[in-house]
Amino acid sequence: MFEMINRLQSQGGRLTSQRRLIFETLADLDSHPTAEEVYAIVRQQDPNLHISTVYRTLRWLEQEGLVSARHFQDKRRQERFDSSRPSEHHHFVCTVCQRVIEFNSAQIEHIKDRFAHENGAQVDLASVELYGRCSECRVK
Amino acid sequence: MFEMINRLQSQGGRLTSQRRLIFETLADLDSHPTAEEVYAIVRQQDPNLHISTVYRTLRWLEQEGLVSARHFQDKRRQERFDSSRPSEHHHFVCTVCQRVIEFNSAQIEHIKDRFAHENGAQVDLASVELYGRCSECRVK
DNA sequence: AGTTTATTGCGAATGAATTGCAATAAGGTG
DNA sequence: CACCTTATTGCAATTCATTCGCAATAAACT
Repeated sequence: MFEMINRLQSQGGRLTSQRRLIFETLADLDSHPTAEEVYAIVRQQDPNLHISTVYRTLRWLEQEGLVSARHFQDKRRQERFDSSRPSEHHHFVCTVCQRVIEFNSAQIEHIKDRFAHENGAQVDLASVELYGRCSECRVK
Repeated sequence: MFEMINRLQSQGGRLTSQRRLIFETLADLDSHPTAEEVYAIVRQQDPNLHISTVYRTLRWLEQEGLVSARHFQDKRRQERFDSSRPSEHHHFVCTVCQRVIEFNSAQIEHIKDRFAHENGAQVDLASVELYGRCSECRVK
């Protein structure tokens, strides 16, 4: 939040009630909602808030590195957003309940290094997605 | 190709010239084209072939497991297709030239097992994407 | 309080993918 | 081979997700 205010001020931006609400909503939620889902929540507080404002705010936060946006390989076509620091982290997606769990992995560094070495490439970023059934949804 | 003909016949499907062309085009190409890109190529052979036929054929092949479709985390919003061997494989995407390079990794099994174990989940599939600059595009 | 201009709400536009439907043509059948 | 049946096609219209143009609004500065 402070971070967001700083970014805004350092570039002549304005802290509107809409921006505050959208950002707080996303930060409180620890899921990976779509823009529509964020919209459904914020509009309960502010029924005039338009979905284009949700998109615009989310994009702006993304550019500032305060939010990240991604598509998963599931059949949902919408992008999902989350407010975690853009440090590299990975995702498990439950194919039953759609829940997303974040995780970290030191091992991925080896995969990156190995690929870079074998292909003469420069690898900047890795993204790992695991798909399966979470502890709730698995068949026991 | 034989595989495709078998699948078709075993379910009363028909091998049309359009399907043959689309499938062969994708199989020959060893890139990960979008539906539009496939369309641009096949229409040179058959100018009447409509893009909806490309989508329908690609989706059908996908369901049959003969082709896989995916979104990458780059700013292209279109889905990309490839005639995949059935084994799990991963992708490197060059953020400069958009080239996609496939690779395999035994290490990813450890990541899957570890997550499954720590979270009580069942992990069915992993997808690793690396982003960076390929050997052509890197700054040397 | 008044001014400036970034931001909003709204509707219309865009881009990607899907769908309904009448016309066409695979691939059996007699 | 000529004839059926119906899966598949081409096309246009539709849907879904996201973006954009613009006049009205309201932050934040004077």
